[in-house]
Amino acid sequence: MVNITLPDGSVRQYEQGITPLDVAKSISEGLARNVLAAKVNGKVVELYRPIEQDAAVQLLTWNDEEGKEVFWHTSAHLLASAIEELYPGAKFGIGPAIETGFYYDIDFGEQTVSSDDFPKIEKKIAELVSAKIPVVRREVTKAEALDFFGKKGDEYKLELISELEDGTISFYESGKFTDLCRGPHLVDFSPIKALKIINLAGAYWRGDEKRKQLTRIYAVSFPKKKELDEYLVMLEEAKKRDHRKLGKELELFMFSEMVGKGLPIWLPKGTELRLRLQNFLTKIQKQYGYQQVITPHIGGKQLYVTSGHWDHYGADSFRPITTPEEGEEYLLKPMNCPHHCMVYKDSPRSYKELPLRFAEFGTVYRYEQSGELHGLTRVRSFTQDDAHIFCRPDQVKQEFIRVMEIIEIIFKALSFENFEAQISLRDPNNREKYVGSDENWEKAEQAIIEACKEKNLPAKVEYGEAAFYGPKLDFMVKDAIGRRWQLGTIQVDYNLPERFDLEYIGSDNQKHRPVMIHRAPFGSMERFVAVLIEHTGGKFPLWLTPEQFVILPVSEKFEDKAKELLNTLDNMELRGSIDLRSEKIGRKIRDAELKKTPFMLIVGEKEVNEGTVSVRRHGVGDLGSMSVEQFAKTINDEIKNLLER
RNA sequence: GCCGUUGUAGCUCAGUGGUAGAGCACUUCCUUGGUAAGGAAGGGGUCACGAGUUCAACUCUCGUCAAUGGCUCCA
Repeated sequence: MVNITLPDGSVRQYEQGITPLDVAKSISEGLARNVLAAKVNGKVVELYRPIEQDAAVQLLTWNDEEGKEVFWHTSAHLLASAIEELYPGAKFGIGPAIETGFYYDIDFGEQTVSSDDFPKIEKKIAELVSAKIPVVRREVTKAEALDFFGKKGDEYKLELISELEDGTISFYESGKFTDLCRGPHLVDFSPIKALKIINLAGAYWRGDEKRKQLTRIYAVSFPKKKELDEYLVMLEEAKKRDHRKLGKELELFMFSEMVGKGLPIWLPKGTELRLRLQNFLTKIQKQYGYQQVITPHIGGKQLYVTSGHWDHYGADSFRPITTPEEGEEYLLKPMNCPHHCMVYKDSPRSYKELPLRFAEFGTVYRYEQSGELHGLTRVRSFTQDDAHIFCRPDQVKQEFIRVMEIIEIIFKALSFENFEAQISLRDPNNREKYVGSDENWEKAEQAIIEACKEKNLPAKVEYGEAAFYGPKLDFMVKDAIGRRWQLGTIQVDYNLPERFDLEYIGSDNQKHRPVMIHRAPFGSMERFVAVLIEHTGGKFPLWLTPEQFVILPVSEKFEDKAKELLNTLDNMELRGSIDLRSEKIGRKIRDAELKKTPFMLIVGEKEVNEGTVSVRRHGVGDLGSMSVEQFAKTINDEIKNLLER
């Protein structure tokens, strides 16, 4: 008998050699139907792998990330099986699961594949699924493996096999298709009820542009048709929310070929919105003890040689700017931190002054590869809501907590209800590649972990993800349609204080090195606004939106009344405009709805007589008539609710 | 940067080897209308840019630029 410990801590006894599937059956029929794979003593395996010893077993379903991964990985094999039948001679690279779905890199040789072929492939896949083809694991020797793919002439698999140790190689067979694979997999293809090929793209073998380009087929699959449909609806919704499209429609920003690619231009409405965000953060930062500074957009090359950025990135940056007479060299500022180090160095610092917090909406310029540019999310000029905190090592935790509070306030004010953090720490096996003392790292890493605990922030720890100069904490938000974006960041830096020889006089009257913390709650104004556009679908929170209301006079007769009303609301610090076109009211309402203006104020005979306004809410409809004061209160209350919770 | 795709009016897009069209937007006029499109007339394009082929190029070919889907990169 073997003792199986389930995740809830309960222990069950089974015959030796029992399979996870039998365990699932013994628990409930429903579980047996839905279980995809099992985690036995921390290792994910197939449901048919016998359990020979006492073990901790977790049954994985679609609700587990690891269950999804197995599901998608098997789907990749399913896709490959279909491709092999339809395109004999196709050679296969790798086919992993990704965050949503999976892909397979395939060399089609002389054959070509286009999106027109998707239905054909999907049809073949459906046939394979209904045939309930089992996916069978077989362990093979290296010689066998090489022989098999040698005969098949698949040089990609041969290359992969040549890098594997003998004795660790396994094949998975599904019908006529055999693939080199570590697994694990579903028992057969039948749970894959819905599969959709999403797109085709070129991808270099092993990501190396010097090597052959394969055709990458991206696809997703689900256990239920309904889930696929929902996913496709989400993709449609994402398309509608695309910030590039909405940015144009709402006249927030633009690009000009003459100004240059990747150099966004903020239009008046976008600028208003951005300034409102900046003012909001500035106000909070003031409360949190930050001091604003302003530094130039260029900096002497030596500044960046000292900081180390020139060595690291200089070769792939915008070329230095030179002067005609003195032969000086300046760099377009790629980072604000060296400038802020100069601010720190401006006078001798005492431990009593620390922490010092210098904030700047600093515009930086980075040469991003042209193929990487994307809307506002990847640009060559962007403005960081940057600040650098200079503190003593023992203040790191407290400073992290304070920054986390700022980030929390901001996310809440913008209705990002779902956010989590990633803690990036050193690679424990590779400590020599980091700068700074072991002791300081240890302290800072602990400080970050404890800060997250104290703030009750769900955080995932990633080892080896830290920058060479210090550990960091990144914030991820989940937007309204479930996509994850990385936004704010807090990073410890042991490198720059060293390089710029920053110091303070401690209570012991000795010189000490301060710790520097970089932080940007928004990340960059460009990227943040892009995410905000996609999160809200262009329906910005009331406090932020460029236009809170539009006044719609029923006819020209009420123009004066409308102007008077605008003036009143203007004095109440509400913002909006009047639609003075000689259009019917229905038309004006339609246009205002399409522009996503939050409130429409209809002014006609009735309102003039009663001294009220008739209020209509975007996406909701007629709210009836009320006094101007009441309307102002409605707006202000809503703003207050969002900003002051 | 590399590979693929795309580039026609402010926007969304149709179209052809014989020098261009729709809807929306815009302008003017008519209409003064009560909760998602009132009517009429009009203006607007070197068909991304540059070469080549051709009697003739917006259309075919090549190059450049930009956008876009990926790959690589991201202080």
